Amino acid sequence: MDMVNDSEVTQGQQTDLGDTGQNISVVHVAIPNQAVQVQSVIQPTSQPSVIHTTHQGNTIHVVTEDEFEEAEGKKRREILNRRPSYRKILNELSSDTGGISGMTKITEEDSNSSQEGMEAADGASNLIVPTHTIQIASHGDGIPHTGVQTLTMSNTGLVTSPGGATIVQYAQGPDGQFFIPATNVQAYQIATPTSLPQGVVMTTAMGSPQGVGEEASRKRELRLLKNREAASECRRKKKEYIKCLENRVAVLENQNKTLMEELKSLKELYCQKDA
DNA sequence: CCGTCGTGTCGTCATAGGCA
DNA sequence: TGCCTATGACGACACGACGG
Repeated sequence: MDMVNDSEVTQGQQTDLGDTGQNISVVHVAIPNQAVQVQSVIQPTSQPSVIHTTHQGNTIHVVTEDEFEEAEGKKRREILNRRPSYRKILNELSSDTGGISGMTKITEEDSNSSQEGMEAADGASNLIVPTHTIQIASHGDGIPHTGVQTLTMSNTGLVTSPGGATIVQYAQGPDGQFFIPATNVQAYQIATPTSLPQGVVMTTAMGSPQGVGEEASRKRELRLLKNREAASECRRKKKEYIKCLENRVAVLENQNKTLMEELKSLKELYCQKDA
């Protein structure tokens, strides 16, 4: 295992350099709030097209694919036991990557309101209705992030109000990549309904066996409803997280490209000087 | 046209983890 | 400690692509 010293690095970068078309490998280093620097590097070998790096303190560990897989297998099993929430991961990501332009921190309100924010940012059909569940009905293409979208809402008890929290907004570029602009974030806040959704009636029909049965059934219905919505929200956050990662990949690839070019020109300069 | 396959979405269950 | 929430896992279903 090679050791590469550096100042600050982001968490466990995985860098696929297989398609660089060049015979060297570069470690990605994203330094929060600073220009990106690559201090290290350069493996003049044709072999490991995939290099994985992790870091401990101020040290980056560069491992081969095999080493990585071995370690990752153990880690994955641990992860399967319990992963941190996507909100946590996103927040860690965004705090890690202050250097990456446009990464916006997600707050509790943010994750609740992203759909509305995206909707508002689209500038199309802002249909905000007091609501409980939120669905994005995409028009035509089935992709909820493009085209005109309508917020279809049902039930009662939810308050939407402009102003307040910032939300993470993704814009899909023409090349299919997603970006999170730091500016141009819309703000809507959704309060979790404190009242029961329509159709769920609070009863206290205790006392008779039938009443107990009804109560249990009602509780189950309520639990299922809440869980249904929680699952939906969770999936939305998961997608958000994935898009965030995709965005991160795009940024890092861009940085990598720039650094490669810089390295190339510096090499040329050095060779000229030497000659 | 029909069967198959891959993919996406949704509802539900189980459970870890947070909180009062 | 019990309740609640978030999320992984799983099955069911829908839908489009593709080949025969």
